[in-house]
Amino acid sequence: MSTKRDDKDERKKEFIFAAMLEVAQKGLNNVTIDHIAVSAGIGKGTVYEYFSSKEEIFGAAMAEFMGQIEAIQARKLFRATTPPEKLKAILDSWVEVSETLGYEFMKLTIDIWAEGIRQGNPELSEVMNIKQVYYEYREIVSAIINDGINGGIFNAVDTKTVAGIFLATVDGLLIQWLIDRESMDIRKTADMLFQTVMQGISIK
Amino acid sequence: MSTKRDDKDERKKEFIFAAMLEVAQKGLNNVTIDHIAVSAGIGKGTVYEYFSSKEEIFGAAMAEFMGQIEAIQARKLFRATTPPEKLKAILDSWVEVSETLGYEFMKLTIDIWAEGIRQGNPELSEVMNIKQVYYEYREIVSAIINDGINGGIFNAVDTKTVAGIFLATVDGLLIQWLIDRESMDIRKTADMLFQTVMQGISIK
Amino acid sequence: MSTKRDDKDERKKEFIFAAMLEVAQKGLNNVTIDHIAVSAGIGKGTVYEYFSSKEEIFGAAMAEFMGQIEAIQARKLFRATTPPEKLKAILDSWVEVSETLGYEFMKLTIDIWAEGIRQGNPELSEVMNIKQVYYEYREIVSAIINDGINGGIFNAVDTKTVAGIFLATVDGLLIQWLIDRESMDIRKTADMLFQTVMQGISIK
Amino acid sequence: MSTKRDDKDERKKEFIFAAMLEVAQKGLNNVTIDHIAVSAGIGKGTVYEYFSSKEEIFGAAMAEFMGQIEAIQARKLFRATTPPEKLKAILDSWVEVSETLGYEFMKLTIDIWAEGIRQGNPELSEVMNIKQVYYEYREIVSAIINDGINGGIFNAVDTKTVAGIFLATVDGLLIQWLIDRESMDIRKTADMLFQTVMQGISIK
DNA sequence: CATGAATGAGTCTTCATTCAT
DNA sequence: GATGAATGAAGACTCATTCAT
Repeated sequence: MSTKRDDKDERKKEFIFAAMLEVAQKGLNNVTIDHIAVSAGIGKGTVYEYFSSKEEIFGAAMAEFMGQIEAIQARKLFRATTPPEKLKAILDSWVEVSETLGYEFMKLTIDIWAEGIRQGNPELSEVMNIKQVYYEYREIVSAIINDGINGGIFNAVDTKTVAGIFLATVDGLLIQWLIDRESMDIRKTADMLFQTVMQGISIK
Repeated sequence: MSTKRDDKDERKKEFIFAAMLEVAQKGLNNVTIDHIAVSAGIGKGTVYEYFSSKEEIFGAAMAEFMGQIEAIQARKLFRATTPPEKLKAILDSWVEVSETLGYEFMKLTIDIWAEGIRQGNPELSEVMNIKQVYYEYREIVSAIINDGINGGIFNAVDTKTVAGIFLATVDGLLIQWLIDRESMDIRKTADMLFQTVMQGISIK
Repeated sequence: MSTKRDDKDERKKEFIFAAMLEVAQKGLNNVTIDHIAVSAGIGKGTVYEYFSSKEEIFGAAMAEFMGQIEAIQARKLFRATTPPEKLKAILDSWVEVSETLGYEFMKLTIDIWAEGIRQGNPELSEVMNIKQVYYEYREIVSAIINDGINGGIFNAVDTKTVAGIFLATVDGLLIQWLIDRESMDIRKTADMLFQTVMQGISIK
Repeated sequence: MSTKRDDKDERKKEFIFAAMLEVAQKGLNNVTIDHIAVSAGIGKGTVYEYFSSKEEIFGAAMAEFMGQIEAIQARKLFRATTPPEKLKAILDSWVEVSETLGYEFMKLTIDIWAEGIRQGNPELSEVMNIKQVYYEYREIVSAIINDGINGGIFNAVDTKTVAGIFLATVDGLLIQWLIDRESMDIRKTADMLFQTVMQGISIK
């Protein structure tokens, strides 16, 4: 049985999806409340029943986007045990994220980067500090590489720097795909990237 | 002797620089013609003596930005002879671009990506097709790798894919730097990145 | 025993009180139906069970306010017998009104004046014609003064004009008090005002 | 010869007049920028060339209104020498203000009172603190009465209270006139008011 | 030529009113 | 009968663009 509370949450969720799609397609600054409302099938005024400002909508949309990504990644990482498997899992999780969420949604990434770099939006900075997110990613990857070194499978590289490189390649791949997805096979490229990095840091 | 034509060009150039800086700092959509005009030291109305629309201004600003990058890169690449040297030169050229143009200007990159991905702007698409730019880059790197394979220094890898990886690492590095330049040494990271990739594709 | 009808009237009354207070505090145009409903403890939609529009609410609130004032005045005037006593009673009744209803409620007066002057609101004009109210007040005071003249205690003044003056002093006192109640003792001022006016019109 | 500066000031002034009239007629809260712009014969956007917000417009309009009143009063008071003359001058100055500015403009007074009582508008509080204005008026009248007492023409009354009464009657008269100007002769009433007060406080 | 004053289309946001439950 | 979710008309404000000087 559905309660009113559930209904409201449901509608809010639907609206957030509409917002995500609109923002992904047109960019954070080219989207109007009106557009989103129409695409969500509700009246303009109704938007303000769920959110108190445009900024709040965007915050919610981005948080939802990040949340979905994290959920997919958590599933992937769960099964990985050895350091190489874990690194592969991180890489693959992004491939899966792209495939699961789809190209149209993934375009949101560019706005997330733009916000992270510009930081002009307090509302967004609040729900999601990109610097912090990147820092945490780097820590996780660093720890995995360190485990590999201690386990005698990776060379004694500078873990922080290598972690940075690893994550950079992931982002770089994403950009390439976003700009021109026809001209690349993301899965094949990711596999080769993994081999390359492994060869670069593994003990022969 | 300076002609009127020169004066006009000079003014236009100064305005484009002002536009570049404003856009880089605030983002394409948060910049007003008025702001740029003031910061360029001319009247708002005068802007329309040089450009016929806001879009055209941004097109010119981005073209100028890309042109500066190309100029720096051309100097670097000129001296490189062997395939590894050439790849290193491409990577280093980006480090030098970052250092030469500086953080504030480099933020323009995010808008270039956004435009490239969104392609909602016909005016910009006309002066600068990012897909095309990436395609050409990939061709150049592919050719270099191919030379390396033919010369017996690189393994017989899938050149297009490896070229994509190589360029992805460059972009990825740039993003990391743009998001949090304090927490990374771009030159050191680039060096290690190069070593890693080389180990991955070089014949032992 | 309370009937349904009584309950409804009760609710309506409570709502009107809430409306009075809200309007008095924030002003006619800065009050929302929602605010009043919340402060009255009922749902926004329920308001329209009792009133058909915002204007009607304000009409009812103002009528209620005027009614309360009249009730207080009627009690006062009831005991007065001689013309001077009657005039004093009118003056005192306003002091008592201020003290009984309190500052927060009395601020409604400014909106009543504003409406009376502007008369842009047909709904309000209908339930309460301020011109008419003032006209009647003037008639009453005129009659009292006339009685005094006929009784040989007041000079043969222009009764209508003096009545106007008398009422003007009452309003003026109220304004002073509304604007800056800390810097005046309304009772003391009223007493002195009465003496002054009496000296002005009484036969020595 | 008119300079640009003069032209701009001129236009601004004209706009302020239009704003004053609109506000006086419809009330502070029922006036839209659009209305004022149309009535001033300029475009909506142009308004923001002269003022940065609606509040600023109202602040300017009220300051202008108060300024005009002060100018008229200053002229009147200039010639008065004895205390009774001075009090008469103050009273007459208000009559002249009403006649000079006219009924339509004088309605602004009600909004000034409302603002003074509600004080919800920081922009307006800044340009004109009504409490302060009333305080100063009271000081001036007090001093005049005190002079009269010292000069042996007025009884030893409580000057502050009498000053309050005097000013209250002025305001009260204004309200009566604003609410129903047909039913009173403001000049005749003011004259009688003055006689009454004089009889009340003058030594026989 | 250069300018900035003028403009109105476009955007966010509020809120009285309606209506399905 | 009571409710609050939904709505769109209305209003403040921004800014690219035009144009008279």
